[in-house]
Amino acid sequence: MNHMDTKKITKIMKALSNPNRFELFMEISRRNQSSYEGEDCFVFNIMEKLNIGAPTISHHLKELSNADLIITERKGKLLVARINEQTLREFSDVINSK
Amino acid sequence: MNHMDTKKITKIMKALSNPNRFELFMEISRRNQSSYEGEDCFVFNIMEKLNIGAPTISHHLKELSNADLIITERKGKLLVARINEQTLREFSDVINSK
DNA sequence: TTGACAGTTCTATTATTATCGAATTATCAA
DNA sequence: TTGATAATTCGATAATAATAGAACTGTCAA
Repeated sequence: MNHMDTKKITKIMKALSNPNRFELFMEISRRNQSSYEGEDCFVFNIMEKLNIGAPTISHHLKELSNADLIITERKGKLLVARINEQTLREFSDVINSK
Repeated sequence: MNHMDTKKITKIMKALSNPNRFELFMEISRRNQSSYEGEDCFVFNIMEKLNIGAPTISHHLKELSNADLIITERKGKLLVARINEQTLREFSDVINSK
């Protein structure tokens, strides 16, 4: 059922081990939970918040994607990101069982 | 109550982001849970299991310690390691609340 | 079509990390 | 004491990662 192997788990850990990337993830998480209905974009908005450049944000988003922590989708000019709930659930399970 | 800031969380993530170090942590966790009563040592035993040298194990143990994930204690010639339950609890809480 | 804007890719640089071998320290037992 | 064993520290190296600037791509609106 719950089958995250070491490789998968450590990939997630690594993805969340960089402070800027973690904050990025948290920001996405926040916007997913709360009542942001028409939440679009991100890069531009979050860029100001985190004080790092667009190429770096782009890189971080890819890392989060590769770890299956988020799912991104292009909507016109903008990029929408949302949390991959299943990964997060499985990850939680692993941590909780320690 | 539960106040893990970004710095603390990402430090833990980083500590668990290396496969060998993660396995080391898991091994300690396993030995803590189960009925190993006189569990001592580690470095020497686990070294064979993980196929990495003593200096590297030592380094990894320090990283886990610095992240407050484990507590080590010298018992004579041997080093005993155990999980820091509180850190793990707080860490779980953070993950669960996402 | 062109211009503006959001985001990506490429390339390079700097910083961090994993790892090992050699030397060192600590502890115990003979 | 000395020798053996467990673990740490030191010094070096190779691999990975974070970040930025410049150039590029895709999308839309005028």
